[in-house]
Amino acid sequence: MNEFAAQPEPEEEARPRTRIQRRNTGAILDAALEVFSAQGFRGATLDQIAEVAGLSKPNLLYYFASKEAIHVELLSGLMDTWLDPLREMDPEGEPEAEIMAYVRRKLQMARDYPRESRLFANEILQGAPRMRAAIEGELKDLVDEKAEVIRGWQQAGKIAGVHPHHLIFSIWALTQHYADFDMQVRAVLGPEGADPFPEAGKFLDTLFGRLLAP
Amino acid sequence: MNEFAAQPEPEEEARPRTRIQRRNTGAILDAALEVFSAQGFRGATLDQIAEVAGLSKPNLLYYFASKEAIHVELLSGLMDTWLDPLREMDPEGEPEAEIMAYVRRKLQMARDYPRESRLFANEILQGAPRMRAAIEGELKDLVDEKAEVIRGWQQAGKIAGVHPHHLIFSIWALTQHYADFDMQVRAVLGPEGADPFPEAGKFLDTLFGRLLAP
DNA sequence: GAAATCTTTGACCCTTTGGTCAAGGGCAGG
DNA sequence: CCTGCCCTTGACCAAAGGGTCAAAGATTTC
Repeated sequence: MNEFAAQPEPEEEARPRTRIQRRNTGAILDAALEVFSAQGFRGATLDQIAEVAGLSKPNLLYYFASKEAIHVELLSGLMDTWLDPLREMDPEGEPEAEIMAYVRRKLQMARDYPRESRLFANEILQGAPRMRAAIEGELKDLVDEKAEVIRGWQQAGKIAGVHPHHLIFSIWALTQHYADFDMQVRAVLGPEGADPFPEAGKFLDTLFGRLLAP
Repeated sequence: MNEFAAQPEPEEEARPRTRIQRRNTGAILDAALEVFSAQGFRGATLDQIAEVAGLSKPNLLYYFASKEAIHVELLSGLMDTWLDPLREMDPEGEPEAEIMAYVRRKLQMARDYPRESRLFANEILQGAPRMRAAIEGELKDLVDEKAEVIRGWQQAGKIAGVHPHHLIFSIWALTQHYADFDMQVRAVLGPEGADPFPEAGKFLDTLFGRLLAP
C-alpha cells in the first residue's frame, strides 16, 4: 500500500452521509422535480425550489453547487427509473404478453410519475442539452437490444412484423402522452372523464392487441 | 351552429398595414417561433428573438407590446393551423379512409412544422397558462364534434368501436411525437434512419389500419 | 462540556433581462 | 424641399435571479 492508496470513494461527489443531509438533499430534489417539471429548467428559479423544499436559497447551494447541478442530478437519477420497465421485458417470455405488460407498466409510470415524465419531455423538447450522452448511449443501446428481441419474436411468427423501433416509439408516445399532455387530455374529456387512465388502459390494450396479432 | 360566428375585426390591435410593418412583424413572429419553440417561453430572451429577426430589441417592442404579446400572438395564430387537419375530416366520407387521411395529414404537419408542434407541446406541458381558454373551448368543441362523427361510424359498423376521444389522442400522440421528440427518435435510430418519417408513415398506416378494422 | 465540525442564513454582489425614452433618421404627400 | 408621421436605436432603468460569504447556530466528538 503506497501513500496514494486509501481513496475511499473513487467517483465524483460524495453521497449524503448524515441523516440531515439525506433529508435535505431529498427535499431539494423533490422540490426541484416539482418545479423543473412544471416550469422547465430556465423557468424554474432557485427561490421557488427553496420555498417548496422549505429551505433558504443559500442553504440549497450548500447542498448543491448550482442550479444546473440539481438538474443534472435529477436527470441522471431519472434515466434508470425511466428505462426499467423496458429492461424488464423478458426475451424468454411470451412475446405478446411481454409487450402488453411493458405497455401497462409504462402507462402506470405515466400515471404515478407524471412529474418525471414531464421533466424528461422538457429536456428532450429542448434538444436534450444535458442528456444527449445518456440518450445516445445507454438509452439507444437498450432500445437496440430490445428491438433485436422483438425482431426475433417476429421472425418466429409470434407477433406481427412491424418496425421494432417504431413500435417502441409508439409505446412511449402513447403512454407518456397521458402524463405530458395531461392538461389537454383532461380539458378535452371534461369533468366526466375525471380519471383518464382506466379508459386509456383499455384503449391501449385494444390498440396493441390488434397491432401485435400475427 | 351558434350565431356567434366570425365578426369582421372588432377587437384588439389593428393588423399591420404598411409594407414595412408587414415585413417586420412577420420577421419577428418567425424569429419568435424559432426561439420559443427551442427554448420555451421563459428560456427565450428578447435579445435572441431580436437577433434572429435582424432587428434591435427596442424595435421589437415597437411592434409588440411585450414578450408575452408576441407569444400570445403566435399561439393564437397557431391554434387554427393546428386544428385544420381535424376539421377536414369529412363526416360524409368513407370512415376508415377519412381517419387514415387525418393521420397522414397530422404526420405531415409534424414533419413540415416541427417548430409549431414544439411550441404547442411546450405550452401544454407547462399547463397551458396562455391557452387554457382555447383548449377548453375551441379545441374541445371540435374534438367533441368529431368524436361524435366517429361514434356514428362505429355504430354503423364501419370501423372498430374504440373510444373516440382516445382514438384522437392516439393520433396526436403518435404523430406529434415525431416532431416533439425528434431528437430522441433520431438518436435512437442512429445515422441509418436519417429521415424517420417515411418509416413512421408506414408504421402508422399499419397501426391504424389494424386498429380501425371493424 | 469544550473543541471541532456541520448547518443555516441575512446581507450582498453582479449579470441578465424585460422594458422605457428621447432623440435622430426616413420617407410620403403637398 | 418641407412638413409630419412612421421607424429605429443608443443609453438607461429596475427587477429578477444565480451565486457568495462571513458569521451565527446546531451537533457531534472526545
